[in-house]
Amino acid sequence: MRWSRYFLYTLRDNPSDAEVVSHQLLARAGMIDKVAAGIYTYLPLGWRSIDKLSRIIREEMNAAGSVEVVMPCIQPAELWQESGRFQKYGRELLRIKDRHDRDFCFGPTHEEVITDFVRRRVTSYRQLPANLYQIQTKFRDEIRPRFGLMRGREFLMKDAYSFHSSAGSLDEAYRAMENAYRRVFDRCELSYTAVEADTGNIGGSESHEFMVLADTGEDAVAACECGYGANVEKATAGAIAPPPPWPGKVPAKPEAVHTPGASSVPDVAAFLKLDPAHFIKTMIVETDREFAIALVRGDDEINEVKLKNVLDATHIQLAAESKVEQVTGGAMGFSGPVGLKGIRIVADPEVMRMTVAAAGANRADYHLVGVVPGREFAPDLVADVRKARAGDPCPRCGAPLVLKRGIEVGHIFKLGTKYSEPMACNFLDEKGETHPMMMGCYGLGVGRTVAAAVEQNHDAAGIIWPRPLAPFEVELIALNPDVPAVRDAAEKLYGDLQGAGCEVFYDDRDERPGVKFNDADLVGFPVRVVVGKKGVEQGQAELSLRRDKVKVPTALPDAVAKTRELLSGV
RNA sequence: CGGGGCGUAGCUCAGCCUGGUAGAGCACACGGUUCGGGACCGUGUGGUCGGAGGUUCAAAUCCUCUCGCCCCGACCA
Repeated sequence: MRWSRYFLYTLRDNPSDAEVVSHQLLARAGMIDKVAAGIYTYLPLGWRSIDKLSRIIREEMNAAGSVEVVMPCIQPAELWQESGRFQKYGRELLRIKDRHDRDFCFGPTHEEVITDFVRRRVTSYRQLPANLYQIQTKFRDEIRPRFGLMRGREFLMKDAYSFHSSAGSLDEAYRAMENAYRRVFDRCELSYTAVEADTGNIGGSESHEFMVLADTGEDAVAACECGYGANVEKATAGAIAPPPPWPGKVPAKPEAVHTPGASSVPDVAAFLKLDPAHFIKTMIVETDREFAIALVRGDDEINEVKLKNVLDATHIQLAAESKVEQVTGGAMGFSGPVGLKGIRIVADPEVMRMTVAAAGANRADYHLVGVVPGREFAPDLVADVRKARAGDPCPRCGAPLVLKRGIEVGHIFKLGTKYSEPMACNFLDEKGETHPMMMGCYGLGVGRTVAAAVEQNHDAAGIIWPRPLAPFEVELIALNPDVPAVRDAAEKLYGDLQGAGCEVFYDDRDERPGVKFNDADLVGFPVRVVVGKKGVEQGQAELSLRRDKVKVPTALPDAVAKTRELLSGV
């Protein structure tokens, strides 16, 4: 492709709204263009990267036994009402009315549509398993889209769904998908990790996320060298170190101590000359079904996702001040588990391991010292609801956990019968009995993966594409196209490289050398071939890798072979 | 939805506080000199200052409303 006939306009300045490097570089390299918040045009160069990734995904999905379909992006509301998600999904679901005032939505995901058509065609265990995928535009009306392709509202996703007559069959597909994802990300040359994950709104039993490690990642993962890895929303830990010894005598029964104005754990701890780990931190939450109390050790934080799950809630938030007073009878900031009635109490196991503790007294400016878990209060539920911290012992091997940031590029779920049951997606087994199908679903963010690749592969000058995702493989620069010898040599090389099967982008523009070099660095194709006046006089072109920029003078007749050699090495 | 900020030329921004003929750099067009790391000189094109209303002799500037965008928080396959 000749630059002069292509549609590529690079930007000298970063767009003012681009915060992260992948957004800045994709915009400056002329790959994407913002149309509205979280909505982008893929310009020709950007689409080539997307297309390359899509091909890799198709190859691996096909190889793993999935079959491609395309479902509509506009979906009738009835299907969503049937699964119960038309109400539950919230404002993230973009609702649309047609001219007849009928309800539709722009699909944020496709469980409903696929479950609907599978149930109308598959009725026997003999037809199972089935595994279908698509690469499709989704729309999620995010509260806050940001970071360019990393978190758009409209975005490209590969989503696959599998249907099974048994848990074993589902497990088999799940592993096959996991392996397919590993192959996709391996082929993209990304540094990633697969971690255990919460299932969120999609629901289901088992779930893994594929995280590309990057400082700008929006998710935190806890990882251990033994191979354990989990989203912090999900991460557990082995037993953590007990609090330091209780200073002084342990009271025989709890004493109410006046702690004026001190309500945060560190403040009260300092006031009472205790360690934060001696406290029971008490949070009152409001879910879609009840008020509840959550207890963690004073130096821990509540993990709201875990708490939401153990409370079997779909929505959770901290209770407002007035509600706290209503529920505990005391002031906000002085809540404690002792004496509370008519409300469920969830205690973290680490709380129950405390031999003695201090806690709020449910009375303004008072704390109870000498609270013994199990004696002064009995939790309705003991469950892990604490946030894992860096340095916590790994739940598998006990070594200290490390927290890293990651970009979620893939997420696979075992859905079980979450959708097949309400939507009556059933099959007959060999005995003629009816069962809902077991389902799995497997998402992979296409645009996000390209953005993640840029996050992981760039320098101050621009993108450094991994070859499999590079829009073109070779950038050929004619430095002085007005000099006949240079133009002729460059034209010949252009033809020869194309003839040799290289994807060449030929900068034939009438621009100064500096402009061409800087643009080449910015768009970041793996191999650069420069044809200039001095070189041509000596019968040479100059080859270099974008990655290390080491210049390799090469005789013109050898340039094609050398280019291919360099390409095979990246 | 809560808190903060920004909308002025295709892009990045100044001007606004303290009202008085709409600016710079880049980009673009033309001429000339340049040409292996974002050239220089000259000439030029380009803006209903996001929109509506108000105050005023006079509004990019002050006030009100509104739309859009960005950041932090809560939220999130």
